[in-house]
Amino acid sequence: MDDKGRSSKNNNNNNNNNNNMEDEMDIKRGPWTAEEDFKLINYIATNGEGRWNSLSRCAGLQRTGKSCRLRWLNYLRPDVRRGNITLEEQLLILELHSRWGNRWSKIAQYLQGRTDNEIKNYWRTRVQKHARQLKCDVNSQQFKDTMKYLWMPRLVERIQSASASATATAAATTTTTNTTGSAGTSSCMTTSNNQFMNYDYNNNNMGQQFGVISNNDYITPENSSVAVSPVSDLTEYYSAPNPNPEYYSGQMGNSYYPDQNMVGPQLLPENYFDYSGLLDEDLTAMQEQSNLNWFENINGAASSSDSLWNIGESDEDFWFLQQQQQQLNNNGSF
DNA sequence: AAAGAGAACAACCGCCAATTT
DNA sequence: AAAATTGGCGGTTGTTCTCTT
Repeated sequence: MDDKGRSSKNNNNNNNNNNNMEDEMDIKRGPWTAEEDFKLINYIATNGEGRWNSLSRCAGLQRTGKSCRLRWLNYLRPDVRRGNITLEEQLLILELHSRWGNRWSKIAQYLQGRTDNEIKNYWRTRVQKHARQLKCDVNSQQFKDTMKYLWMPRLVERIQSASASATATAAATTTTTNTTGSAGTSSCMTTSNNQFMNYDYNNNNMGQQFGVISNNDYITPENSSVAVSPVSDLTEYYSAPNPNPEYYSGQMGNSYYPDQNMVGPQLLPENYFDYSGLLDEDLTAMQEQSNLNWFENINGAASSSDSLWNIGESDEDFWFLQQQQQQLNNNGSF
């Protein structure tokens, strides 16, 4: 399923130049235009995806098959979700990366709606930035320890406090509408055997912990504080192609991509944080190997959309991390 | 207000394995 | 069985956006 094209040595089969199509006609590169997007969307809507080279030709696109595939998977696909990476997602990315390294597509499998490209970009821009600030190599043990023992627990703290304040707010505002679609239960991290760790914060106990997944156990816009942007205009196009020509300016930028946080119509809220696809072997190994104790300290989860990568974002946090890291260096442990 | 620097992110590239012809 | 094509991956680049001075 995964792992394609990456594993070892092999194979003299160096059949380069994937697309002789490229040699034949002038292939267009660079940013996609609105017209191209619609050609692609409409073609896939009626004919499905796959066989990208011929798809490109049949759809009347002067693009490589690869380019079409990438555009579809990373951008046009209706269930793609972009922007506002939540604290839980950040935590999960850190955890999975610590386990698998730069296996972006594998990591992306566990973040509903996220693409490997986005996670990779996130890692490079946010995480590597902090490695630079801490003056250490991202691959160094030092940095790994910093992540494991400082950043991730700190993230957990933030998730907890976000959850606590969300709960407090909810309790204080005693609205007339009953929003107990989630019954006050939130879920965060998987632990083992495809089970979620749940915390019933209304009853203040762990009664439901390790409960079997049900739809109500997912983080949804209703039960978390995560901000879910309205369905983008682009996705509306997809379901009902009736392009407004003024929508696109034909260039990158806000006019072209008006909503960086779009959620496509087929991404049902209940599918957020769907870890049900985690393989048992993965989960078991994660639990055994990767010091997941801190996961179990999470009492609940409320997504925070107010900042991306809050850890070390403020001067205060950065100071904290530096101090802690220094301590780590001195003592060798906590 | 303008310029420069850095961040963010879409898109491309080369490589490789799997599949099809 | 061999060659060609396709699909998928991680790494990298180039453009645009945003923040700072």
